[in-house]
Amino acid sequence: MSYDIYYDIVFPLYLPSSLIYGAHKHTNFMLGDYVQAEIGKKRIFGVIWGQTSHKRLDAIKNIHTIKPIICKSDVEPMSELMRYFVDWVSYYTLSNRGLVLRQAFPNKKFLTSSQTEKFYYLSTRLPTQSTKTVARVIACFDETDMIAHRLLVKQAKVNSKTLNAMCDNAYLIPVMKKIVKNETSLSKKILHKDITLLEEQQIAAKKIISTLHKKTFTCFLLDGITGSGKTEVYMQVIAKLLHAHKQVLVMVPEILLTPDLINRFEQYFNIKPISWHSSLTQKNKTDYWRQISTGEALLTIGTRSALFLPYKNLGLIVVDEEQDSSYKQEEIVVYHARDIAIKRASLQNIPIILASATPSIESYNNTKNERYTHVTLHNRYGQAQLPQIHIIDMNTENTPAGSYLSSTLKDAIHKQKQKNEQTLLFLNRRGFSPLILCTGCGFRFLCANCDSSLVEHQKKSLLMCHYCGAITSPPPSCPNCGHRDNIISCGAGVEKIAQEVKEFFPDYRYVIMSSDYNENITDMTDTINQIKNREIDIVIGTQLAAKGHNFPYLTLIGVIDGDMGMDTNDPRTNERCFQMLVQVAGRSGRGSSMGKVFIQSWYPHNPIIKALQTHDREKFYTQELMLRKKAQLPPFTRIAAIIISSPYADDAKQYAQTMRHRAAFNNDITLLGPAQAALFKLRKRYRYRILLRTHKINILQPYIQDMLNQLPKPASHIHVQIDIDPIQFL
DNA sequence: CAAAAACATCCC
DNA sequence: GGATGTTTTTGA
Repeated sequence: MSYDIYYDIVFPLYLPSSLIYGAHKHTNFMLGDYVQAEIGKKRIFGVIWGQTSHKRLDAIKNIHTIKPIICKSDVEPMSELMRYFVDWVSYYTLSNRGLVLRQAFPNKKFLTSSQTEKFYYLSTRLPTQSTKTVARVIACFDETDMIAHRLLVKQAKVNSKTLNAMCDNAYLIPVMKKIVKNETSLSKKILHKDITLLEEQQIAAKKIISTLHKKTFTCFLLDGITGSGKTEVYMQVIAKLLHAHKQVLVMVPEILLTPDLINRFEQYFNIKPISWHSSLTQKNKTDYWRQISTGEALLTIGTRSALFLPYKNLGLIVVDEEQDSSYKQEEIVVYHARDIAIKRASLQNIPIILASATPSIESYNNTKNERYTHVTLHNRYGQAQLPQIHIIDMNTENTPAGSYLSSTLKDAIHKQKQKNEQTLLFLNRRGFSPLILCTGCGFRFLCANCDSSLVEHQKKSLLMCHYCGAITSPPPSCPNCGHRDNIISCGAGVEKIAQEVKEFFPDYRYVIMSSDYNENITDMTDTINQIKNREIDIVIGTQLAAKGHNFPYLTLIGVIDGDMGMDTNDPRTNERCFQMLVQVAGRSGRGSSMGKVFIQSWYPHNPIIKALQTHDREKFYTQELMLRKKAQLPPFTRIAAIIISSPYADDAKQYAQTMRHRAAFNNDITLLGPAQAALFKLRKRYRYRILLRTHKINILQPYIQDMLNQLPKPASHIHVQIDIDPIQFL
């Protein structure tokens, strides 16, 4: 078969390149069209990326093997901007373009479902008397003469039954129409309530709003201490955009943290934002995708996957808690959502706001070198004051062996209860205990797939690996020596703390806040409400409890292990530890009474702990930046990690060494390694890491690409993964 | 020794 | 991603 025209089609699959398909003259396919074509024996949707070049066509050995494009979906084609964005992400992260496209691909139902929708006109024949419901429907036609079914249901708060009945009575006239773009009737409803802002908040909001008319890319770092009302500031900015019918994307690190935020938006703007995350049902995804691509949905709150949605009319991106490491995607396409969001904003020529109480060192530095506009808030909102921070020196405390609550902390908890106020005990470790061993023979319970010890979980009564998720039931006796009575648990997780709380404060009401106890949004909302309604005295929580919540009666924080994570020599852990502690401390004293934070530490003179105590954030950042500069680490250099993994340690090592030896010499790039990765064995694979470091901004990707092209293809059990700007340096 | 499972390869 | 061909494992 021969064709008039040939197209390169990219499929949302791991394929080495685009594939060529043919079409005839009269079929007018366009670039960006979602088309179906046969690949092997399956029909799959892909995107027309471009016309096939003559050069590429000539190189095809047997042109007769080229198959036709079967059909195209009648949805709006993928925009040039989105295609460029996919290309760029693929270039930047050095990952397969098909896999990147998959992140930005709608589901099949969306592509095949009819793109028409039911609309209603208001008839001239109206009921003489109408019920309240019917009156609400009629009122919706005051300013427009045609309304979409879904919109009318929402706007008049009626169900389909009522509308059907009104059609039967000929009060409404239904028509099927192609879905309209640029839906404007919804935006009429947007109101924003007046909230009183501090002068400093007003100034901050004005500073950002004043740049909006320029319609250019600007990156703001909205940097305000915990409780200073950053959310209110960016809500002011969002209000401006919504009134202009522009779409806004608010990115959050984890969807479990959003119920509160969604409520606030709902109350403030009177519209329900779309909450986008990867565990939505297919139906929701289809619906939301359409609303976002038509511009009907104005406000989206979402996790990193929301970055790849086809907003019709995007006007602003907000990245809340920009320092949060959940923004880093470590699988398939390795990327940092904050950085990709900045690129998207710059492509769309719109502003982006990074918000944080504890900015990442990178972002902070970018305000110093004036790449970002720094917008700061120094005061806490309302009567709230910064909490007092007490360091509990565990060396001098008389805490019984096997106990994790010092008597100072226990006293404080007791006083809280007397005042009828709440306590948060923070320990960033899930489960009961992180290490189980047999004192008889010294055997440690390790994960079969990873170099990690199994964590005991009481709730599900099993042992779990926190790296690969493998679970086993706790054996009744030691698998090594067979003795039953020598198995002990070492160290504490939140469940262990709960046990201690039960023992010392038997009549206190407590709740555990961790991903094992709050598996979905409903659970999480329940927990949050229980705390807000003061049905709880003590919250025992992991980082899930440390982020973003606003509990006015929670005035005491006990940090169980203030030294956690500080003993490694990766320079990034300093930053993360500091940020985590500031975040936790910020939970306290958000109401009218003064908050207190107790940090249990074995190293009370550690500079991080000191900086925290004196609320001296600048000092911490200045020190960190100096250290980074000295060690030639980001943000003063750029690094990339290449991870070579295989089920056979020797093969991985050998290939990594070959890679290192064959790497071209480049004056501007320093290569380090290969060395064993921090977790050498992960998911049954042994991993080696090569680090690349440079002072130049744009040379890493082409260098690595070139290096990979030069190398012989590895045996297929050897995987090579690239991590640009890795979170872990060493 | 054959069936089952794991692995590898290709797709235009 | 999945269909198909190829190699390895497994168990009577």
